[in-house]
Amino acid sequence: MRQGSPEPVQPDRRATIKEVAEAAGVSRSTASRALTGNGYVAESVRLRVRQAASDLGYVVDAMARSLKQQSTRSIGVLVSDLRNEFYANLAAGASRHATRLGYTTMLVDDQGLADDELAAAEAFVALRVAGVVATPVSAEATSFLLRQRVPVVEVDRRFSDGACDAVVVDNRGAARAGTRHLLELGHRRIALLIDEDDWTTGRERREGYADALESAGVSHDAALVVPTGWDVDAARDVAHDLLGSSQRPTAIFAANNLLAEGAWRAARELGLSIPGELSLLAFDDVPWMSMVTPGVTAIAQDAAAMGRTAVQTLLERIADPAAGTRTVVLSASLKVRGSAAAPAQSGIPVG
Amino acid sequence: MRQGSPEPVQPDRRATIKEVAEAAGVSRSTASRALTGNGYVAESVRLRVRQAASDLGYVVDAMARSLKQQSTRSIGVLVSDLRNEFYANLAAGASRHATRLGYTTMLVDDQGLADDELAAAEAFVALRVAGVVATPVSAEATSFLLRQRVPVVEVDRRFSDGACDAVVVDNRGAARAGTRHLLELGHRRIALLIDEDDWTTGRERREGYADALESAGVSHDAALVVPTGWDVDAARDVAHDLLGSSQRPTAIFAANNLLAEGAWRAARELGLSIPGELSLLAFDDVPWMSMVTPGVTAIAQDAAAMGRTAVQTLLERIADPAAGTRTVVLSASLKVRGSAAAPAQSGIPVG
DNA sequence: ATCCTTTGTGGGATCGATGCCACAGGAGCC
DNA sequence: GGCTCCTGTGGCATCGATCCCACAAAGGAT
Repeated sequence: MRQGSPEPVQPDRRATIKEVAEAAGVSRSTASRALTGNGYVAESVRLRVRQAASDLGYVVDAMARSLKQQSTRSIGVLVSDLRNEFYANLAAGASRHATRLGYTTMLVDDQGLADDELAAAEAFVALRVAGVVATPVSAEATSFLLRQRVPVVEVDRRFSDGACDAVVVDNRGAARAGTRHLLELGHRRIALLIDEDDWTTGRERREGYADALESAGVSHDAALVVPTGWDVDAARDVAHDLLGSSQRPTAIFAANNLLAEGAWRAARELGLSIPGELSLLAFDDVPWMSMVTPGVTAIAQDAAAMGRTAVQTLLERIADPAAGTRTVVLSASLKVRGSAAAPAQSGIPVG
Repeated sequence: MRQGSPEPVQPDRRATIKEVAEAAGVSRSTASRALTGNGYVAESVRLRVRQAASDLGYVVDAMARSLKQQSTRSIGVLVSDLRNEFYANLAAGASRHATRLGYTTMLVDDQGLADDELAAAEAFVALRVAGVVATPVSAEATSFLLRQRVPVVEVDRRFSDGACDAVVVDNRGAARAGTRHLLELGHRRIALLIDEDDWTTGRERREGYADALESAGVSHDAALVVPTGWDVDAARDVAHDLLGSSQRPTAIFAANNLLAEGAWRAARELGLSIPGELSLLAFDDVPWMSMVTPGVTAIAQDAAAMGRTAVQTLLERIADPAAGTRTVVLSASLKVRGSAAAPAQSGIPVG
């Protein structure tokens, strides 16, 4: 048998504070005070307890602590699709900020499904999270959480206007500015590819588009507001039809990065040159847009900042549950690249 | 005053099982059995308890349950950078699979920092997660978790060979196949851009590259194995220098998607045509590679499948802690696009 | 009639950490 | 000496859910 090995045999069970207290020759109360720093402990005792904890590999049981304290240091983050870079960046921003502030993140990807979202909300309540940041897909999860007295910050879009805090971008203003950019280049037939307008994001982007057309005195052709499905392939199919039609638009404004990808692929398949035969503008800037030639002119939102801000707002709300709800509106900026240019002269129908 | 409103006033505190039991006129034990389904309960009583729980908006306290049962239904997932699509997809695959199997995911983005990684591991232990899936950045976190008797699955790369389960791709074989592809096209001066070779990923990819050169009887020029930094800009700078040199390679093999992006940007800045003047091969396939023209020939790994497999492996390990550790090796496939072609005749130095 | 099994219910200990409270000793002050 | 104040420590109840165990009633077998 080896002698004098300083490596202690790993016990089956994890050490508890009771064992730490015994090893240090003090009571559980004193051990707790020594480790948490709450209350009086003599310096020598504090060191002895810390040493004992370290020797035993003691790690506090957050379950027991939370149960006693009736609060946790963790928040829930709920996004629609981690594979989409927008949500991934948002989640990264939220998670990093939460970590920095001493909170643990429970992350759920609800795949855009209301059922999964509600199930996640229930799991968050069961885990007694201090609050939730969500990109909601329905009003149900938020209202359930609020009924359960769990603070919620809706981010990117709103479903529970006024009932909780929110962090969004100025969708309407940004869409207006983007559309105006296309109008100023000379476009008159501008199609809007949009996945939905039940959510505030879609609705406000459509409104911004309409605002700009109206300000410019361009008549609003309902056929140019084209509903797409939810993914790249659906958008590509729709764009394919649109661009193959006789009254083809001279520009497409895609309401998010997936729709822009679909439009881009459709244009390439049809052999349409960008920006020669078609201008393209995207809402939401993702890396491929600066890799392709020409680059895609895009409205950039800082998703990581949205995540950070949402967490910040959530923690302020937790600190002051009674304060009035607020909506933080971040700005988005137009990144002009090469995909939007003046339309070919011959192609402009007289509006 | 409104009468007959069925909406109960929301209490300040959340309902406990004791209150549910009182409302249903049974004991706590019976209420617990009725809600969890463990043990005998008369059908009528079960319904009454369920109804009472629903009326009170009761949601079980996972903290209290876990404390009593000494186990949780949550796992920790630790990745290096959620903003990188590879990790985001991996996390999405892991998280979705965990959710489907009834587990909650605690996700931490450690920013590739060993300190953050260790802090996350401690948080996981405090929260008593059932196990951890990690893309490790050092051996410390894993060994800490294993000392604490927390099952770990290392994914993408290995630091604790044999000490825990792992899910990786066949880096060496895939890199060999990719390099062979370039050799078969006629390239002899093939540069390898690589961020590190302390990790198994980098080391194995370099070995695969060397294997292929050796098999083809091509001498191994150490100057062609080029260390880069960790991000796109660092890789771009390095590629810039490399491509501006007199003995410029005819092909670049970038060991991951960030390095490929750097190489691509550098080539464009220098006005080098791909594949005319430079062939490019990437390890790891991300969306922009199929958007640009020509598309980037890439070795595709299914990151979501890696995440799923890691979670699956973890849960099997939890079910059978005594079983021998295993390493699951997934295959990667070469996606041939247009960025790799035969080198210009004039440019081939005689090997 | 007695015993066993099955179904059903409640009492109470338990998980681990915290924090209130009581208490003890010493310092400082009148 | 008696008083307060400060420092330091331990006992014990507590958080909410679970589950072992005791017990009871009903039905069936012998």
